Amino acid sequence: MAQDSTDWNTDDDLEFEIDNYKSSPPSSPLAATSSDEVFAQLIDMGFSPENIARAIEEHGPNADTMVIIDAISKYTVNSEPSSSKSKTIDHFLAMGFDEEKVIKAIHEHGEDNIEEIANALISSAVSDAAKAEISPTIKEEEDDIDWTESDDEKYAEFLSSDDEKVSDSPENGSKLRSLVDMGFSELEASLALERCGGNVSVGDLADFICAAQIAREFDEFHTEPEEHKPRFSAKKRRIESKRESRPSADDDPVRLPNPMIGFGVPNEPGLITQRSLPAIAHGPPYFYYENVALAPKGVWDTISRHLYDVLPEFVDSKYICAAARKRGYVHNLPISGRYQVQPPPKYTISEAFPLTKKWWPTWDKRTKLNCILTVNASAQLTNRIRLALEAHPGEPPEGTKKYVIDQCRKWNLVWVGKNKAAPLEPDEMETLLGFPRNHTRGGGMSRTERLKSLGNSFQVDTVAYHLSVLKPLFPFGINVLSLFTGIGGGEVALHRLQIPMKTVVSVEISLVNRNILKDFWEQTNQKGKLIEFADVQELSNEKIKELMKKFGGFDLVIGGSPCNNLAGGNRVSRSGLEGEQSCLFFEYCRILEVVRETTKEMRRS
DNA sequence: GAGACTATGAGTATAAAC
DNA sequence: GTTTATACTCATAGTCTC
Repeated sequence: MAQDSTDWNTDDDLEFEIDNYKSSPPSSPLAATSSDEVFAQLIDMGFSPENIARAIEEHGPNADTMVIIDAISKYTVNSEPSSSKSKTIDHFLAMGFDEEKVIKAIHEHGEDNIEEIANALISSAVSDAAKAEISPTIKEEEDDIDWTESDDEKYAEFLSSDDEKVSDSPENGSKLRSLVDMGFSELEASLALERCGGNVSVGDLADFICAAQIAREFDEFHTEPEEHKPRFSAKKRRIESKRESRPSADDDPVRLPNPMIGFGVPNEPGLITQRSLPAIAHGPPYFYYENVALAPKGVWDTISRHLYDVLPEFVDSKYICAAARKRGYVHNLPISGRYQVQPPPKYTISEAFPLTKKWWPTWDKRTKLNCILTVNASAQLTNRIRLALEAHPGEPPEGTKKYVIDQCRKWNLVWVGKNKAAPLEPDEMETLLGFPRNHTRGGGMSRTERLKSLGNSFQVDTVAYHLSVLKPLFPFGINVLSLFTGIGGGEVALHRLQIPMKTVVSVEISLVNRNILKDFWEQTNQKGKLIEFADVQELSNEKIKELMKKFGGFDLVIGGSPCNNLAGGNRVSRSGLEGEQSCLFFEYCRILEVVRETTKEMRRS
């Protein structure tokens, strides 16, 4: 997928070089003679001075350079996501591949050739499984193999036939043999050939089979528990919600976790890979709903109840990037096999904005920014801060420090000069939120509108981490229904994950936001189709069914409904889910229910 | 009229103190 | 266990300038 027009600013080449050193230690050219030289060499290689100093301190100034590198690699893997280890290696390690094989594959195919590396690793993993006599299990399953992945719905019928489909052409015969040699069963290989056609590479075919195998692991997801009919119609839900806006005393109210890391975040302990999902919540489609974590009491109970009793996953993005963003996510996605999108975000303020380091007062201990909101501090406030500090040429008294720090925290200010605290610029917000630079710039968007749209958007790295499990499930693309799209955080996340978007039906009320998504679609050379609606209420039940029949259904329904009446910053109309804007949550429920029902109808017919 | 600028707490959770 | 202190929050509305 083309990504040329986005500015991810990666330095993978340098980091791969580091790992080449690591993987070929015997003839290492790094026979430095002094710790200063070692230090300089390592700096040149891109390691951070802090990590180098730490490693030298731990292992002594005369330690072998490779020992130092190994130590630094351990720091970066175990702690911060701004790893100086190869991001490609991290990427595949996070997917669960063996490090040795990852390094070997990178050597063989070159670090830039992600697809070939993935193919090699998948082939190797399947081959290993076959050697470990896992293949007989596959063989046993062949008779009633059930690839019920929505993208592969047609397979079920095909698979249920008794005939083995083997292509006649010599080229296909060769591909089939290759796949069998890689450890796939003959039936799986021939099915893949049949489905993908003869013009697809062996690697892609292997990818396809693996995706279907993974889909089978989530077979439960695709069961249709007939006994679990929706408890309410969409209309009835809203009435019900008024009656049950607060949980009863017997209910266990939804609580925020501490630390707020959901089922786990990259580079932090506490990862959970299993959860029990209510049977009624099983899809297809997958759904992903987002809103502010700190909503009025009872709101998340109501949201959860209306989204099939799925408990929210609360995540504060400060565990993933340099800015806090406490959000709840209700979804029915698998949670095993998540990985962090590359390149990872900067983890601290100083890493995200190195130029601020020069001016950062020692008494300002912040390493993370607070939540990015929709408005900025006034010039008068930053002037008051400047005057307060200039009144004390040396270190300011405690009272002044407290005033300044309080204001910096409240308005998310960073230090851009002597005594100069300043609010974030829109492009800095884009960086923090995981969007490409200038994503919201131009196209008729005023600065005020940029701030508002960015303040309302997803933190892309967080969402991408959750959506990463879809990558192996939809190797040939995904159909997305994107509600309350905003500036396209979900779409950017899928793009950064390199999950092809076959179709995106987007609903967004703001014209400038719709234009931003359209521009993003064109600039990233998306091959799929983008269809934009302005209002969720335009999306009638009939229209949804028509779209689904046209595009073969939706694989993912994603969106975060308006938070205006839920957000803590609203001093005027924080009226909960019944508020003028936030009540659109029930439109999300309506649309999701129609998609689910129509999906079932389509699968039956 | 559009956009920029500004002032405007309360609700919630958590940590600290008792 | 209870009370108190502290921290944080996808915002709204009025006013001004152009």
